[in-house]
Amino acid sequence: MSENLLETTSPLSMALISVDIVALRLNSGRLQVLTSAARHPRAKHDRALPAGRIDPTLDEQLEQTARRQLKILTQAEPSWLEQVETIGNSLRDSRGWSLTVVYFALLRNEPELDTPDAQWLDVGTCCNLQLPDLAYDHQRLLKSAIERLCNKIQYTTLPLYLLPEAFTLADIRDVFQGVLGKSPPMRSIRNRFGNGDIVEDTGKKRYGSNRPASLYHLKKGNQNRLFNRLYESTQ
Amino acid sequence: MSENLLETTSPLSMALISVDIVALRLNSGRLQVLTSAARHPRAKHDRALPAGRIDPTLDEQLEQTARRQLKILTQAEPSWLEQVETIGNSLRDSRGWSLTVVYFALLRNEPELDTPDAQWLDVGTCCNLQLPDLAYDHQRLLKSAIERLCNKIQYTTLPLYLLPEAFTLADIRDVFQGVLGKSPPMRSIRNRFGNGDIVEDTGKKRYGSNRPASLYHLKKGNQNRLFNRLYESTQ
DNA sequence: CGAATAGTGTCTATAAGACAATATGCC
DNA sequence: GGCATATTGTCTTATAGACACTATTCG
Repeated sequence: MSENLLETTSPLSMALISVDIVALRLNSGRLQVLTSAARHPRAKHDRALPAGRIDPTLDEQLEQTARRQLKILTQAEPSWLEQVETIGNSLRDSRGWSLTVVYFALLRNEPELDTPDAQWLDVGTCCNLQLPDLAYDHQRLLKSAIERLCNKIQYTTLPLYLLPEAFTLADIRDVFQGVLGKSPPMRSIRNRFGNGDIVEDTGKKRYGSNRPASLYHLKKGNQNRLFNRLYESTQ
Repeated sequence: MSENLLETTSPLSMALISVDIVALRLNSGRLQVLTSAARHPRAKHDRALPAGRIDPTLDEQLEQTARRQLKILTQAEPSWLEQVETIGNSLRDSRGWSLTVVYFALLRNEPELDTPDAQWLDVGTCCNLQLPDLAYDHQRLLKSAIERLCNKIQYTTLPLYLLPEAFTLADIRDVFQGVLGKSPPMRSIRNRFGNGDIVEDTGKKRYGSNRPASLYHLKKGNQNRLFNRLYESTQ
């Protein structure tokens, strides 16, 4: 990439833009972030968040840029995608003013859909972050996306987007455990998720060396829902 | 401004960037948005949100761009400033891909600090939006910023940022009334705001034709605080 | 049967909401 | 005193949390 793009434009109007994605999944109870090889040869670390540029021939909306980048690393569709923040400053990139729109994605654990460049790295839990070294300022972006997840998981149905199609109510507890490092009591999880119109009993069971657990799936037409209390045992 | 900036750059890296600000205040119980004259001659409407471009000689951070734009219209410092979203697409601007970072500001009512270009327009309440016509897609941006306010007002200390230095607890109710069109009962407002470590009794009173009300101010070192329940009477 | 996990019953704690009762200024 | 609004008291409701108890499978 040319190192002097900025010189060719009015400094008041344009800047280098990239879209970075913090894609998280839960794998065997561990929260993980999707990374790709850092492309910049001078990067301090060799893994980075998936990132890319707007392609005006392909992208009509910013979100499409994010989805396209994600698709390079995994065929899986994100079960959740939202913007986190936009960071712009003159320090981030040596070429001058640059601007990064950060997206936050949740994926179900489907490793068979990943391309070879994809690597998932453990990030620890909210209580005990153990962030991998990432190129550029990506560790910081990762941190704020995880913070967003840790907040929203407590008053929305987001935990369900980290689970496979069919799941048990105890699986929801494990999402909390994996993300936050602690979980509300099963009683509270049942009260919140087990009733009402969020999930539906499939009638099937998951069998183990114990009493089998009912399998649920999201009710159709399910939207992300807000609850009006936080779990306090997880604060 | 040149109409063909984009032709001079790699289409993959750069886009037109602007920073738009939705600045809200409460004036005599009415929620109002700050507007300036729309600069583009072909704009359909003649008022627009305060907006501008990054100035690399003045702005190190994106937020500074927002603060600088705001200062053009009012000398008042925003009591609250946060990013709402970044909108990017190829349709918004006829010149091609453009990107807008939208900020959301709260100001105390201090009309004497405004410059002549500043005009505050009523926006109605959350229950009953009556948005003014604004140039470009600014009405849509206004709408999502107001939505953000309507949500956050219910579980944070944001209502306090729309009030003057000294205020009564009934003033907080009036903030809810002005923003949402309805308010939680005074009992609940007192429980939430009157106790604890959020506000402090100044010892002074506001006198009227009735029992005087205690005046409070924010406790020093006050941070925006989250509560762990929403008001339900305002849903 | 015992181990293990699923699921229920029930009591407590917290904060919102309803609403009555009281307080304190001005006229 | 009478009006108006501030402030307090108290009861109800909703949901989280603690924790004991019951249920159901496997081995």
